[in-house]
Amino acid sequence: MKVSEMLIPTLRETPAEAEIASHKLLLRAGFIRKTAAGIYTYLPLGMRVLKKIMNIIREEMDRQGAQEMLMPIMQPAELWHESGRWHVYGPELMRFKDRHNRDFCLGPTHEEIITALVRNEIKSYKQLPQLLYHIGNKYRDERRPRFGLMRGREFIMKDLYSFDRDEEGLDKSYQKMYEAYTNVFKRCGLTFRPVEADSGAIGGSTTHEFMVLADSGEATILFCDSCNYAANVEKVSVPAAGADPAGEKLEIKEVKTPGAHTVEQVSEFLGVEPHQIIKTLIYKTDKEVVAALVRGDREINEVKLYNALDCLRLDLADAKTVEEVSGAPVGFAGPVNLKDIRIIADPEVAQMVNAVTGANKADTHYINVNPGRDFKINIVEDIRMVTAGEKCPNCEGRLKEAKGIEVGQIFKLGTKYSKALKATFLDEDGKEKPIVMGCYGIGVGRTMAASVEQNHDEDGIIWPVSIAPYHVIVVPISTKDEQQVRIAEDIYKQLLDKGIEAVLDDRKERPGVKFKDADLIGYPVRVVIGKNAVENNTVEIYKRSTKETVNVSIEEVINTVQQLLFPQV
RNA sequence: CGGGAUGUAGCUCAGUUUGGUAGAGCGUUCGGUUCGGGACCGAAAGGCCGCAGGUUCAAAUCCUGUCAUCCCGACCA
Repeated sequence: MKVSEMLIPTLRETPAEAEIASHKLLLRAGFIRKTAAGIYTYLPLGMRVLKKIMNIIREEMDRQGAQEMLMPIMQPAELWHESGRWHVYGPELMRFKDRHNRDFCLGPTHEEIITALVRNEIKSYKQLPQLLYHIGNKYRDERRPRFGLMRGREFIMKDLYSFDRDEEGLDKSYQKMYEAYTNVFKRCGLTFRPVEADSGAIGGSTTHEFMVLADSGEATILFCDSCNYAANVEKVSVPAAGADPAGEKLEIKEVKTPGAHTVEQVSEFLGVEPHQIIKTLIYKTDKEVVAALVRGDREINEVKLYNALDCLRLDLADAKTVEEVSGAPVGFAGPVNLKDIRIIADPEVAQMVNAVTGANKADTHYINVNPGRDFKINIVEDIRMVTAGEKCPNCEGRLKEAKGIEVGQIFKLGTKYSKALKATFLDEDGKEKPIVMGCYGIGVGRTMAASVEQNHDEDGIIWPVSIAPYHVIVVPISTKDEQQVRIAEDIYKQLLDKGIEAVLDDRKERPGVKFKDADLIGYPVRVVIGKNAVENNTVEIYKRSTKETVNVSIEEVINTVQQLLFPQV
């Protein structure tokens, strides 16, 4: 297509709203425009990239025997009541009513829809297994949409659901998807890493997240420097080190600590190390108020805490609640003589000797506190955040930290939804059983943004060939020079004939403008036709990723471009 | 949802402290000169100063409310 006839509204300056590279560049290069917070319109170039990513996904899903379908965005509340998630999901679920006052939601995911479908259509083990997917818009009323395409309220997602007779079948489906995902992200030219993850509110057991490594990523992953262990920090669990050989348990004593309510202040005031302090955090769940204890030098891992408490909601308690249960201002709560709430402690805390804790009294702490003797722990469970530098749970290596963008996640769901929605089948033995399910998502728009995060420089985007909106831009230097124009058009047509996706920059702009735009948009290859083409039969071929230029004769252009784009051919 | 900030031309921003009726650069249109890395000269179009109230002879500017957007945190298949 001719650039003069295309809608590619590039911007010289970065819109003030954008913060990270992908957001800035996708806006500047004319791929997306914001419609509302967290809601974007994909312009023609953006749509082309999306289609490329979606087609790669389709090919890899289909290769594993999956079948594409299309499910509704608008979903009736009754299905969500059946699964129980109408209440569980909370305000993130976009809800609305139709004219008859019936409740609906905009689907954030499609377990309910597909499980309801499958329960009606699949009756026998003979119809299993099935891999069904679709690509469509999803809605989540994020508290805080941000970073452009990274965290939107409306986003495009591929979600696939597997249906098997048993766990063994599920393992196979899961393995297929693991492979498919690896292929998808490889083909998209991304540097990524599958990591173990927490299964979160969706339920289920085994799960991996596919993380694109990028500093702007919102997720923190820990990986081992000597084995292949890698996991989301939320999931990482290392055994508590052995107890200090610390000796005798001393007598508990109350000390004044005026104004010291953070671990740092207390440790400074009393001259003790943070790891000798027990940090007491009061949490509120939908059922109860609990005290969570971790060592003073550790942070709480709320995902672990949430899982350990078996609740639907978990929030740090407000100051009022803290004062009610502890009888002291925030900062002086401690497990000793705490009002009758449950106490959950990290294993590290359980083995502490002569620790320091809040005394549930303003400006007061206890020293020489010993768990078991001075207070009772109801639950001992790993609830702390593991940090870089700690020992790998699988080997003797050390953990390192990296930031990642979660572009895909695969789950073994088991029978949670099939039981809730009564999706059963008759097995060979004549018994009715719930279908064993898995679900597998890829954020399509997020994959596009992640690619830009990983592939850009100060001049703009550097698309991998596989997902570039076009392969080549042909640029005649002077649109007044008829010979240049003729040569450019000729090369452009030849490229199209070879199946190479080319555009012709026929705009009456100065060369600098065209070059800047081409770099910004990120065409992998640029062919420049200038005086040399007319006088010496030579054109210039520029590779965006390396900024290298080669001069070749007009006859060699097509071949050279093909080699640059598809080196294996 | 807590904390912070910002809404003035298509984009980036000045003007708000000290009220006096709207500005710059870029972009757009027209004419001309240019033409290998975001040219230059000249002319022009384009704004209910987020919205609604209030104070005032007079409000982009002061006050109140409201909406939107962004950042940090919390949260998040």
